[in-house]
Amino acid sequence: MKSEQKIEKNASTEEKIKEAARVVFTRKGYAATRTRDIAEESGYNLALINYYFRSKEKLFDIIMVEHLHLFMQSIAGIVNDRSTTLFEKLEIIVAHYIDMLIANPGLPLFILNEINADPDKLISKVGIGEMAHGELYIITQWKEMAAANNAQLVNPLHIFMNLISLTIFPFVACLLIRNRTGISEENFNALMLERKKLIPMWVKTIIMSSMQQT
Amino acid sequence: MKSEQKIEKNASTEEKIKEAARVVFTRKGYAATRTRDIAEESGYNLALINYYFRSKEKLFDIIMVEHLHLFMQSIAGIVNDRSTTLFEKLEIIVAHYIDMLIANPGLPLFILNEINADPDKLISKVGIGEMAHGELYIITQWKEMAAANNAQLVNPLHIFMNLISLTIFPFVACLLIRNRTGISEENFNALMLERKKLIPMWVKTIIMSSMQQT
DNA sequence: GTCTATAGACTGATAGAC
DNA sequence: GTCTATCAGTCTATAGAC
Repeated sequence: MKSEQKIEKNASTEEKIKEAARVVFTRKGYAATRTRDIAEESGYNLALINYYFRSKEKLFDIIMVEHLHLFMQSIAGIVNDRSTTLFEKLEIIVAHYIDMLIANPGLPLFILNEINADPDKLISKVGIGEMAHGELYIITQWKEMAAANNAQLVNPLHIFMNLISLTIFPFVACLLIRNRTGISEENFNALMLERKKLIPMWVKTIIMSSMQQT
Repeated sequence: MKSEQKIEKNASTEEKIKEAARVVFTRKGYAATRTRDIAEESGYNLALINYYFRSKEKLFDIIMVEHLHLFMQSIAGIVNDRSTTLFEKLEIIVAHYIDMLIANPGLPLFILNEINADPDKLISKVGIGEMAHGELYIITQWKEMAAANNAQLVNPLHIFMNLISLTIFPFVACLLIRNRTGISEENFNALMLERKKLIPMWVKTIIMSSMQQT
C-alpha cells in the first residue's frame, strides 16, 4: 500500500504518459485526440509517446482494456455470489457502479462511443467467456423467485436493462442534464448518491408489480 | 405530400450530400468522419461538398441542428398540453421517443457524444428559451398531484431522469446489449416496442410507491 | 454543376543529437 | 531517457478545366 502510493506520487514517465492518455482519450475519444494533446497533458515531449508505446493505437488499446476492466470488474463476482439475496445483489451492483461513476463520470460515454466506432474491436477485447461458463447464480435466484411466487415474471432482460439504464444513463447525459436544469456538479453528484438507495427500491417495486399483474 | 416524395426521390445534389453527411456523421462522429467518406457515400465528388456547403464544419452544424430539432421536437407541445393528464403525457412521450429511436437508433449516442466533445457549442445551438417561458404545465400537474395526495413526492428530476434513462439508454447501449445477449436487431426492436407499454407503467408505479412511503 | 489536380496545414511516427 | 527537427502521409479546402 505504502509502496503503491510512492509509485503513484513519483510516477514513472511511462505512467505519467499513460495517465495523460487516459485523461485525454476519455474526454475527447480516439479520433479527436492528437498525440500532441497527450504529450502536452503529460508534460513530456511527443516523441516519448512512441518511445514508451509504439503507436497512438497501441496506447489507446491499453487505456481501453483498463477501462473495460474497470467497468466489468467484480460484477462477475457479485452476480455469482451465493451468500447474497437477489435484492441485496441489486443494491450492491448499483452502489458499486454509482461510486465508480462519480469517480469516473466520463467512462460510460467513452466506452459506448468507442464500441460504436468499432464494434468488432470490442469482441476481441472484452473477455466474452468471462461470465459465460454456466448459468449466473443471479439468474438461478430469479427463476427460484418466479417459481416461489408461482408467477410469470417480466423478461429478466427488461429488468437488467432498467437497472443499468437508471444507474448509468444520468452519467452519460450528465452535461445535457446539467445544462438544461442548471444544477451544479456538486448537486448532480448528490442526486446520484440519492439514487444509490432509490434505484434498488424502484427496481424492486417494478419486479413486485409485475408479479401482482399475472 | 406527393410533391415532398417527388423531391425526395429526385433529390437534388445538395440534398443527397446532406443525406450522406447525416448517415456518416451519425455513425462515425465529427472527428472520425472524413469529407471523402461523405463524398463517397453521396456518390459525388469531394469538391462538391465545399461547393454546396462551405466547409465540413458548416455541413456538420446543419446536420446537428436538424438532429437536435428531431430530438427536442414536439416535446414542448406534449409537456404543455392542457388536454392530457400527467400519466397520459408519460405514455405519449415514451411512445413518441421509442418510435423515433427505432427509426434512428444512433441518434442519442451521436448527440450525447458531440455535446461531450464541445459542450459550449450546444448552448448556442439548442434553443434554451424554447421551453423556458413560464412553468411547464406538466410541472403544474405534478404539483397538483402532490397536493391532492397530501404527499411530499420524490424530486421530480429523479422521475424525469428515470423516464429518459429507461427510454433512451437501451438504444445508446444497443450494440453492447446485443453483443452480450446475442439477440438480433429484430428481437431488440421487439423488446423496445414492449417497453412502449411497460415504461409508463413502471414509472407510474415508481411515483405511486413514493407517495405511499411518506 | 461536376470533375481533376493540387495547395497548404496538420498528423503520427522516426532519426539523431545530447 | 528526453529532446529537436523533420519526414511521409492524410486531411480540408480551393483553383481551374470542362
